Amino acid sequence: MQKIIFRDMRDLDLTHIFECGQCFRWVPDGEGTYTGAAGSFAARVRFDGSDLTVETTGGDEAFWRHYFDLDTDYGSIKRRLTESEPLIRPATEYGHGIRILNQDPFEMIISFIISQNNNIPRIRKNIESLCGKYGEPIEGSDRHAFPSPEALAGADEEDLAAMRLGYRGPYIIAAAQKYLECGCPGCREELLSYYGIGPKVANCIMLFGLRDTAAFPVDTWVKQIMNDMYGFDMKDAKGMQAFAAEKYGDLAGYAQQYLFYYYRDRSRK
DNA sequence: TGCCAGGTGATCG
DNA sequence: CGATCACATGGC
Repeated sequence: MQKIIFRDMRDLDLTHIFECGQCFRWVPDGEGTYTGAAGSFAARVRFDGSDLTVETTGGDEAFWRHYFDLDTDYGSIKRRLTESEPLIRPATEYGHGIRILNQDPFEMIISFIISQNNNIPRIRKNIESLCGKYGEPIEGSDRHAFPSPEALAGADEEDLAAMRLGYRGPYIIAAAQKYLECGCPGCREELLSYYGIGPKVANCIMLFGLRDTAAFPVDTWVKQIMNDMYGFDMKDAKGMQAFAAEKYGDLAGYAQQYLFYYYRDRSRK
């Protein structure tokens, strides 16, 4: 395990980052410490309010800097958001340490296919089962990497059913096969052509896997939020999308994460 | 027991 | 088009 330290970090809080719904494989390990995996590496990370320490089985400084998005100025993002929309301030203050991770696109495709009509604790379990069965063991750790497209493209439908993936099993296999055949998708239309990916999941993949920060996923929580904040009809997802594009522009994805974390985190306490 | 969870595909008017 | 329904599973 090598140790990488990023000093004097601002606008960073591991709980906010790992509990805001963008990732599913990091677990709290005691006093603010999290263990998880990214790419083919496992890691334990901690933050003391100033220094971010990453103890990892691999990956260089540049890899982790990019993964945690440490070159983006979140102070500026929060400022611009609250200037254009004062109503969002409680959310940016509550989740002030959120950063949008740069995660692997294939992992995002499969993870958010699993997320549909599902709850977050069960999404985590489903993903860990998948990693345990189809992902490569990570040397020097008890964890497994996220499965490769090859591994999932060759998965057996009955095995996935036995892992309690429900009706999403066929979606997973089809998505892995398409990814293998066509390569990494580059745009929203391409994602929408996947069997099992609709507007919401496509937006999550654009935002978390392809870093399209204008993407604004509208799920059941965001519908409730948009209803509360602006009086939108709960069924008017399209109107919400258009409104977010107009109101938040290229920062819509960040806005969505601050709002999602603010509403969901308080409602479960 | 029925409803809900980071929805989508198929079908019908 | 837009509305409606089925789809696996588990928690409450």
